[in-house]
Amino acid sequence: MPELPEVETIASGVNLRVRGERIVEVWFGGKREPFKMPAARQAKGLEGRVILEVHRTGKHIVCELGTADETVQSHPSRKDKNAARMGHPSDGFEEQASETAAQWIVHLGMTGRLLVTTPDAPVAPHTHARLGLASGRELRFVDPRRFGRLEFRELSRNAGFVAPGADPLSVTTAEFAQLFHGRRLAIKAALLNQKLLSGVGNIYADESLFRAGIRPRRLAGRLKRMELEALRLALGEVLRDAIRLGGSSVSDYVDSDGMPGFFQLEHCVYQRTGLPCLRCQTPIRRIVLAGRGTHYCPQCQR
DNA sequence: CATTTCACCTGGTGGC
DNA sequence: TGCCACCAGGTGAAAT
Repeated sequence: MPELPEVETIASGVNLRVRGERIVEVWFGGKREPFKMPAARQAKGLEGRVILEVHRTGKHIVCELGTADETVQSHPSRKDKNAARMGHPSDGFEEQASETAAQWIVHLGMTGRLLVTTPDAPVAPHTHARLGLASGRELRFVDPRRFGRLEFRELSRNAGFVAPGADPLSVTTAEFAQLFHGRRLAIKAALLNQKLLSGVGNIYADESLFRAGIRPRRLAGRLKRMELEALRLALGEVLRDAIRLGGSSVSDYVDSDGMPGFFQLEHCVYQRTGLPCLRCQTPIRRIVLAGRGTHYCPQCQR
């Protein structure tokens, strides 16, 4: 389901709804442990903590958690040596983040959802985690295919979560070119590599290559400077447009409030196989590249 | 080392 | 209706 725009929409929605809330009850379900860490250990760590802030890094949702016994407006008495860290968006939250004692990191995989619900809302099939909040509402993690990952980090023992790749919304021209320099793989495959850029997935790789007029099979290291810059700008544009429209709801994506996004209406190539190109009427072509369905216009993309 | 393929899961869709 | 093949927003281990 989720690439950068969808994860951004969910994270900001969850942040608006649960920021400042205390976790009073934790429930994990399912027979197996589909996560990065035993459910019991996560539950123990989460219980009683205040959610200070929820934000996105790459495709990960990071919930910044206070210490279990602190109040929402606690003063910085229990300073944590490792707590001053990178990876925080500069939104003026540093003062409070420096006392953050833990993180809950959510990766949605293909079909994961993070929902804020009322306590009486019916529990959807494949609900794997429910965090009961002081207000009575619940934060629920639902994931049919179970490709998603949940991880709890004690910040006194670990560094804060940092995305492995560059941020596609703020990467500079020079950094962007450097990422692909000398690489002998298809540009589409390179865009999907999270160690290079964090947050680009199948939809936005195809859509940005269309906007930049570049064929997905072109080798990353052979792109000209002009083409790389066109791609960087196209990628930024398409991601920002998609965030503005709440992401793409292709089959069942919904935000933290259960609402769909609308960027699927703006797709030029993704899942438009055989349909006429919106610019030149040539039928859109589908190939498999890096194991993923890949869509492009053979006329507009060279 | 860099690059490619495939397994991990469940569910929806379309052909026969 | 049923059965089956194929497809799906991602990722990392294994193979090449």
